[in-house]
Amino acid sequence: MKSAAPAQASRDEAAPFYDLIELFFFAYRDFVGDADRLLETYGFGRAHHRVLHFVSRQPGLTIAELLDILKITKQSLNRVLKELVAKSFIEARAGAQDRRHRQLFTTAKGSRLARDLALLQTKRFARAMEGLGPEGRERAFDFLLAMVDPHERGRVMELIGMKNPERGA
Amino acid sequence: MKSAAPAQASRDEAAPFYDLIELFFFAYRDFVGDADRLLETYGFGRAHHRVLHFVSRQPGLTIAELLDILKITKQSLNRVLKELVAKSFIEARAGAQDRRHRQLFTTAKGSRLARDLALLQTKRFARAMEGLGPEGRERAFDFLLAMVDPHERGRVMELIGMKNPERGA
DNA sequence: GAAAATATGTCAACATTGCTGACGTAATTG
DNA sequence: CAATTACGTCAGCAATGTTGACATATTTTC
Repeated sequence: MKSAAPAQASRDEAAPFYDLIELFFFAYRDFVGDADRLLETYGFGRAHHRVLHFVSRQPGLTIAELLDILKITKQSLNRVLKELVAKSFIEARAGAQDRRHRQLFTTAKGSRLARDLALLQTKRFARAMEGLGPEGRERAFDFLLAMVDPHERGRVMELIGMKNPERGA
Repeated sequence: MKSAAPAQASRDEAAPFYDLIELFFFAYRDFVGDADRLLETYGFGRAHHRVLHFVSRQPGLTIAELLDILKITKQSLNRVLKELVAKSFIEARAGAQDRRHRQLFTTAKGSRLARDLALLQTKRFARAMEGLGPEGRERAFDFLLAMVDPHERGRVMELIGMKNPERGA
């Protein structure tokens, strides 16, 4: 009676994917754990990592753009950004065109740490790929992208450099 | 001069997998975001979710076992567990054999919420699978498992019910 | 050029969820 | 009965998120 569908009502009665849910949880925990351990030696946390990462990936980023990526408040960002600047991992300069903007750049020290962190996490991906055959990387890419909110995918694709932001073209 | 390896030294000079690193970050954020919104309506956070989830999955779990899964301190656990019990989402009974143990069970209300949360997250997986072909689920499983620390995989496999804990066999 | 809007910084207070350390109590074990 | 085990609890601290209010510099607009 409930519904006309005998097999499964769009997934309301079907069994949850407990395995994937739990695997995603453990996989992500181990993934960030790699970075956590290195960050600790600098007195930094995950929040610092995220800021350092995106600044290193997009030198010249402004505060507003960074806030938009991280989706936190300026107060939260400022707390960690201040430390990163104080410890000379990041530099802020007045915007080239609009001097109200602050453009963020990693210093040599900051670039090094950002790269080391990325390489740590890359190592985990690389080890995972070894057990997954030659197409593992593409499949991981496709799976992860498919897990992102559909209306966020465009922005994410731009971020990771897979899409031209339609500038001059 | 740097090293003898011209192609790439085990991945020390190779380009980091920035795309996967960032995709994993955004995918996981959206994944937990689904649950966050529902939890908020109950005044619960992610910590409550994890406790409710594992108790619902393994009724009769003891405090020590739960601590071992979550890898947090008993004080952290107790804080959220106390609320879940107070609000009647979880029940704690003295252990059957050893009365020092507390065995945890979800109430009807707790089971319902746990299932709703799992279904929300399952929906995201299911939508992702639609774009990935028939083998998407297995590939996602394999990828996620491969991302887990190798020495943790056995435990995780048991948790998700893919491995007999070698009891009577 | 004065006024309004924009980009950012900062202060204060609070919530969630980790942590450590110390101590208490009930139940079991030796 | 003493020691161990399993758990609960109190107190305090840290990281990182939040709101709200207000200051300052710069650019835009009328």
